[in-house]
Formats: sequence, C-alpha cells, structure tokens
Amino acid sequence: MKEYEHLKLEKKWQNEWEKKRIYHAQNKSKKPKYYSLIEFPYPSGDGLHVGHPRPYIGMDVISRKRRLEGYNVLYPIGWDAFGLPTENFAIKTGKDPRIVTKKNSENFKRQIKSLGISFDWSREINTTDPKYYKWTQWIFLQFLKKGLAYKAKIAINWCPKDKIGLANEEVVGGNCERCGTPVEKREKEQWMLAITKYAERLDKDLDDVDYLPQIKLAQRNWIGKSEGAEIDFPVAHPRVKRFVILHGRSSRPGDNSYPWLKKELESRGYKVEVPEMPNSGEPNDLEQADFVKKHCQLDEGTVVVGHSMGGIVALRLLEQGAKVHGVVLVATPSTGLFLDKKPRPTVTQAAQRGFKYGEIKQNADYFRLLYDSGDTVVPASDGELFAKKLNSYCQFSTGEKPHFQGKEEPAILDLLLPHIKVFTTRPDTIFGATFLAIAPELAKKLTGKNFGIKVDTERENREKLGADTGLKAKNPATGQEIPVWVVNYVSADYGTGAIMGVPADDERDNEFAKKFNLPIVENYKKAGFEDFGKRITKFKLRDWVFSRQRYWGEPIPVILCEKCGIVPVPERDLPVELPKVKNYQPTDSGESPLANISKWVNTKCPKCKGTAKRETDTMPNWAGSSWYYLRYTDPKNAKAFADKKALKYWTPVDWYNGGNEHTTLHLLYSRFWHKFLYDLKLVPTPEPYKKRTSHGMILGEGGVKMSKSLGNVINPDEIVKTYGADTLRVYEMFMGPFNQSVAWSTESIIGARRFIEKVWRIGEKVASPNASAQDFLQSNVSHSQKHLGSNSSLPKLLNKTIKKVSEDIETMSFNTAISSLMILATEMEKAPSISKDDYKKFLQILSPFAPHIAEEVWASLAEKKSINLSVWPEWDEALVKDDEIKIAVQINGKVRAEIMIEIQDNEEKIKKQALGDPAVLRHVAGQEVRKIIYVKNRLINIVL
RNA sequence: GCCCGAGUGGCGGAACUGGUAUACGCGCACGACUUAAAAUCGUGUCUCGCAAGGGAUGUGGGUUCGAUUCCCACCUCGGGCACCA
Repeated sequence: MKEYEHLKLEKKWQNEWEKKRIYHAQNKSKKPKYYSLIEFPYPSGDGLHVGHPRPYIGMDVISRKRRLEGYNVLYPIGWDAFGLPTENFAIKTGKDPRIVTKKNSENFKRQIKSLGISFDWSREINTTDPKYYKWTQWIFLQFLKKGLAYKAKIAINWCPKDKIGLANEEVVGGNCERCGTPVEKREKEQWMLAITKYAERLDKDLDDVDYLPQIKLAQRNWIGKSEGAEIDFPVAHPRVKRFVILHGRSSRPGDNSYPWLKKELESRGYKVEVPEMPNSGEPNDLEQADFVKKHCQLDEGTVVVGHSMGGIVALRLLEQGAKVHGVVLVATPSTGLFLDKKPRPTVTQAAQRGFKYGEIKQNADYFRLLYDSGDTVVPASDGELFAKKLNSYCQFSTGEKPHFQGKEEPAILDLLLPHIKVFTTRPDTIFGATFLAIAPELAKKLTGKNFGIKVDTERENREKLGADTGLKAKNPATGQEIPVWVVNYVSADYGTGAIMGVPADDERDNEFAKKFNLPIVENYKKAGFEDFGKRITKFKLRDWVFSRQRYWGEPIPVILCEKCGIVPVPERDLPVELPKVKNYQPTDSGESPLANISKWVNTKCPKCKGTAKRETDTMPNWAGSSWYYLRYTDPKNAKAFADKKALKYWTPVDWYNGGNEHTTLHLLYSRFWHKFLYDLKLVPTPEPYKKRTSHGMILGEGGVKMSKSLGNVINPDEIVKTYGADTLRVYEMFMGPFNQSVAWSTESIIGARRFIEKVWRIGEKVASPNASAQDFLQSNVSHSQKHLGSNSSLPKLLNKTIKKVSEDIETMSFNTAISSLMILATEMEKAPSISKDDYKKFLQILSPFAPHIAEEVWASLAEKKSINLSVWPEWDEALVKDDEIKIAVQINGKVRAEIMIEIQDNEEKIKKQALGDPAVLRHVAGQEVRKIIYVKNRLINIVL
C-alpha cells in the first residue's frame, strides 16, 4: 500500500493547478458567474496565524462547490497593505514600508498558497501599489468634484508625547496605545467625506440585501436613524425688558412702522417703544439721538433696533455712551449706513470698541449686527442663519409683516427673541416637559457664560450634573414658564444640543429632575405627533474623517494655492505618488512626515501656475478597501478603475464573508463608495454585496485571544508541515460553527488527520483491481450511522450524505457536513467493497474541504481530468428516503420504547403497534389512555 | 446602562419548524493485532442506582401531551455602542 505523503502530494497538485490555471476566472464565459469574496488581509510582519485562513477556507469550500456546479467563479485575493503596524515599524527601524510590505505580502502569499485555496492569483492587487491607489485618489477627486469631500475643523485625538494624531482605535481607555500618555483633543483641519448625505439610502437599501440579521442590525444601529420632531421653545431673556425701534428715513412720522414686530414683541411681554423722531435724517442724526434719549428709556434692559437711517441714530447713541443691552442694525448698501458699499466708519469703530460685529451677505443685501460684547442674545455667527431666513429686507422696511415661507418665523424675531430648538422622538410628551436641558456649548452661546459643566465621555460612574442657566423658556403646549438647565448628559453634536426634560416619562430626565428638585408632572395630556413641532429625521452617523497625518497612506491628491484655494490635482497627473522620506516620524506640529519634504510639498498651482503647496494629509486605511472588490474585476486596467463591461459582468459580489469587527465601518464605507459610484453611473448596481456573512475568530488554546505577547500564536506552517494542508482545512472547518469563535486545540487536529488517512486507505482499496471488480456490493451498516437513518445500505447512506453536505455548505454548516462525511467514510471502510463510482462521488463532495487528497485519489481511479472540472453529484431522492424507520414511544412525554414502522403505515396501525409493545403494556398497566399524539415519522406520545 | 451573540459530558461541539438530548471529533479506559511499541480496529465513556427507575442542556418560574428550542425574571462569558433625546 502506498503511503500518504501529504507534503509531496499537496505541493504536486498546487503546482499542477497553477500551471493549468484551473482557478482563473474568465471575464467572458458562457457559464453563469459567481463572485465570492473574502476580506483581503493586511500583510503583517508576524505572518499568518491559524485564524487567518478560516474565512479563506470557508469561502474556498463555497467557491469550489460552485465551480463543480458549473459556475464561472471569481475568488480573488490581494493585500490591504497601508496600515499602522508597518508605519510604526518604519518609524522604529527606518525601513522603507514599501520594502517591508513587499516582504510581508510575499510571506503571506507563500503561506496562503500552501493551503491550496483556490484563489485566482492572476488578479492579485495591493492597495499600496501606485497603479492601484491612482484610482483610490481618482475616486476621491470625484467626491471633491461633487462637493462630498470638504475640509472642516474638528477635534482629533492627540498624543502630546508622541506628538501625533491618533486614530480612535489607537486610543485605549483614553490613553495613547503606544506610550500610555493620556490623549488630548486638538482642533485640526481635516478632510471629511459627506457620508451623512447617503445615510437615508444606506439605511433603506439594507432591505434589498441578504445580510445576516445581526449584520443588518449593526449597520442600522450605526446609522442610527431616528424619527422625531423639532420643537421651538421661546426663551425670554433674563435681562432684556424693552425694545426701542428706530425707523428709517422713508418712514413718515406717525405711520408707526413695524406694527407686526411691535405686536409680536408685546405679546411676549416686552415693552416696545417706537419713537416718532423728527424725520430729517442725516445730517440730523445727532438731533434724532437727542430726541430718543429724551423720550425713551435706555438702560441695560433695552435693545435698540435700528433700521437704515435709524441705525445711524443707534450708533450715535452708542457713541454717546448709552448703556443699552444691545443694538441691532438692519441695513443695505444703499442706505446711509454705508458709503460706497462699505460700512461707515462708525460701524467699524463700534466694532473696534468691542462690540460683536458680523457681516452677512445675501444677494445684494447686507445685514450688520452689533451687540454688546458681554451678553449676546444671538451670536453674530448665527447671522448666516439670519440672512437665510430674512429673505427680503424690503418687506421689513415697509411696515408689513414680511412673508416667509412655511412655518418659519420672521427672522428678525429669531434674532431678537431667541428660542431653543429641541429634538425629541417623543413630541407627544410635550405636556410633561418641565424643563429644558441643553449642552454646555449651547449654554455658552446663549448666555455667554461658562457654567463649568462638561459632557464627559467616561464610561462608568456618570453622575448627572447640571446648573440653572437663569433662562426661562415657554412650553408651547402648556404656556408655562420652565427653567433651562445646562447638563452633562446632552451633547452638542447630536440633534439640536437641547432636549425637553420629561421626567415623568424619561429615565434620565427623571434622575436629573429628582436630583435637582425640578417639578415632575405625572399625568399629563398626550399631544399629537405634529401638534407643536416639525417632523424631522436624524441620524447618528457622522461624516467620515478622511485625513490622517501619517506617511503610510494614499496622499490626498489636492494642491493648496494661496490664490485659488483648494485645487484638485488634474486627473492626468495621478497618481500622486508617495515620496520616499528619510524620517517616518510625524512632525512636531502634528503634520504628516510628508510636510518635511519641501521638494515634494512645494509645487505649482495647476490653475494659476503660481507657487502652491501639496496637501500633506494621507487617506485612512479604510480608503483602499472601500472599492477593492471592483478592481478585482479588471485589476490591470490603466485607463479606468475597471472596465465597464467587466464591472457589469461581475458586480455585485454574490457572497462576501468577513470578520464581525468589520460589519459596521468597512461595510458601511464601501457601501457608501459604491453608491456614490453608482450615482456617477460608473457601477451597475446600487449595492456592492448581495450576501454577507461573518466568521468567528479562532482563539488560542484555552479560549484567549491569540497574541504575540501571550505567546500562543499558532503558525499554520507548522501544521501544514506536520499534518498537511488538507488536515488543517478539515480541522478548521470541523472545529465548531463557522460564525462563532472557537478555541484552537492542537491536540484535536489528529481527528481530522485520521479521517484523511481513512479516506486514503479506502482509496487504495477501491483502486486495487480485486476490489473494483465487485461493484455495487451492498453492505448493511449499523451503529455509527443510525442518526442518518436506520438499516440503510451504503448507496442510501451515500445519497443522504451528498444531500447533507450539499445543503450544509450553503448554510456554512461545515462542521456538520464533515461529520457526515466522517460517518460515510467509516461505513465505507467497513464495507466489504465499494463501487468506484460511489467512491468518486464521495471524493467530489469531499474535495471542497480536502482538495489535494481528493484530486490525488481521483487521479488514482484513472480519471484523466482534474476533479475540479467534474460535476457536483446529485442525490437520488428515492434513496434518501427510508422505507422503514424507528420511532419513539413516549408515555406522558417519557420515552419508554422504540418501534420499527413501515413508512407507508397509517396512524391507526402504528398506534396499535405502539400499544402492543411489551414495555408500553407494562407502563400502561390498566390505566386509562386519555390521548395519543402521533408525530409523523418521529414519535407517539401516550397520555395517561 | 443599551444592543447583539453564547451558556449542553473531562474538552470542541450536534439536535429539522416544539418531537428519541449528548451525533461527529478529541481525551480517557479496556480489548484485538504485535516479541514490544506506534499505527489501526473493536467495545465502553452525562450522572445516581445492583436493578427497576430517577435526575441533568447557566438559575428560577411559565406555556405545552411534550421545551436545549417559545415566554417572563435573573446569573455568567464574549463582542459592539455609549447619557443619542
């Protein structure tokens, strides 16, 4: 008998398959296509550990089955090679990440190849290859073109010791992952991608894909869609009591301008004065100011509203030292507040005196706001909003109430009478709202004061803190005045930064109200959803921070020109190649190391040809992996990221399996990129992946995570050498449910090896001439296969196994598929003889799991063509069914006997048979049978 | 705190849609073969009990003729999120 030499045999077939290009996918084929995908690995310096291959083997089983089923299968692999470990290694050793990456990926490749995974290596890609990242950059430019890539100042994690911006995953418990220094927040301009623009579709289109339910849920939770309402709570200012409205030159004395404004203000309890100034305008503004001083009360509770000429009067009052709370000027360039469309010196002078000053442009109209510096009602920065809302100053000046669309309040009221907008998913509880809780940032904005309250993100021990702002809001439902508190449990960056406190209904509000003795209204009236607010949809999803101040990433292809601003690198100049540097250390200022290469940084502006600088930020790791599956369809294309025909043929991916840790970010990001490309009509489908599953991690022995520091990392090289790739494959598929994490056990591998050797021995037996002469000798099998059906012949068992394996592979129940293959193998070995045809079928259904031995034995049975080119066996439904089966007889739910029945027996006959069984008779023993329940082909339950 | 997943022999795990719990594998014990060992094969292996029989699927309840499976409450472990309004 020939010895099973796994090393020799596996190498032989791997070479043979490669030579014959057996796993190469065809971009044109009469066969139906099948695209199976795994998450491409990050080639780390540590090499492969036994956890890596689990998903590759799983999808390999699927892919191999599909090939035998007649599909043109694309099962590609590549390297997601930009990443922190390589960068950190470069910083430490000064080694070029390019060289390190090449070495690491070659090692990974050798290791993966030794496992006999049926990857199409001709389509291998690498995200760090300029030919690849050219297209990553190109896609970025499309985002830029569509306004979906933009720069914004946001807080990043900053390690003050390493002087480096940290990704969220590098912050461990608030400290720098590497040096343990507490991480600070630092404001920095970052590139952002507007993924939130796609939030609605990313949520909704989940309906149309076949992802595991948990994965869909995780995506939905991350997107965080919530339907609610925005409700305005008018706020009375604690100090403003009175408005003095000074009208412009065109208003005749006595016509009492702004009647609507006066009315509105008065309805909120303010005093309003509209002095009928002598209307002689400039140069009589001083005279008018005197008039106002004489007739109106100007004190710290007064806001002066000056329109046009009235504005100049208001400025005079300021000049003369009027101690008013604030001044609001409303004017256009055509009025006297301006000279040659520039603000009058008085305006700028006032600003220089410390008044807040904001200029707002909207069409040709200008609005200028001035407030005293200490206590703004509405900050000047909100002027933009103001401008948007107040769509015509003219209407304001005519004394008519301006016409605003929808429910919008007249913007002048927005300005004079602030309100707090809250977001709530329960607008129906508004009658129970007894206070407003606002974020510290908003409190600062509204009152100018710092209350010393901070929203802390610490996970434990979060005590509710708060302080009364002194502001009073009016509950629009009850009309009641309610206090406004600044709290540490409302964050500024979600919703409106303000909530209504309904302590009777909301747990957090309740806790807060109790602590600070705020009123709790228990039995209140419920409101209709839209009675007081505007229906609105919010998402938790934030825009994607796309900048990294790192070396080892795709340079963001943008040039910063002093004259022209942000200028995209022309597409013909792509890729912007990552230059070589001497030092990989980030700069002291936190810029990427690229900032130090002046030769690279300094460039010409593509627009004006003047001097300009390159963007030195690079892209995050997620960039290259957001579209890699598209590149596989046409990996060498130099004219486009992939040919349209190839994309049309292969997309979407039919089945994508990956790690649970990637079911939120990576999956969401790549869906976002795909949808964007879909909108540009560059990909044919709105979704990239038809089906998504995930695999569990392989843990070290004892159930702990495999890690270098614990020294429990298992290198597959050792296993392949000692036991063979087929054994490793079978073991990894057998060790437990594919989607759950399992602990590695080197001790248990021997079981898989014994199984493989058994397959070998049977193969030897079948291949030997005297055995093959007795085709189809049936043998009775017993014991170990009783769970597949009683008293089956070998052909029966074979057909049952074909069915079971075929079905189990589809649900990734690889462990049970192998279990049934083991049972069949055991029975085949026991059988006096097995037909060659039957054994070949066994080899075919085994081949996805153990391709090498299957191919070797297949060839030994005089097959000329590779088993890979054969056709997946079908099972015979007639042979799968049993004629005679064993069912259980229960008495009061307890099994007391087993009886054999014919499959065609009717219920009556079976019941009679059960009641006649000696064990049953003993248990029934004269008692009355109340009920008999018969479950077809399963059991009979006799109820006494 | 919330969401998701899991809890079954000494161990990894199996069990269809509520229907014979512990398949398959590891380990262990005994036996066969062998001068011997390895390999292989066979038998046994949840637990109490001589047996009849009883008890076990994290814990406690419930629904049901029947629950690992469904419901309620709780405990433990793993993963994710975080005062999300």
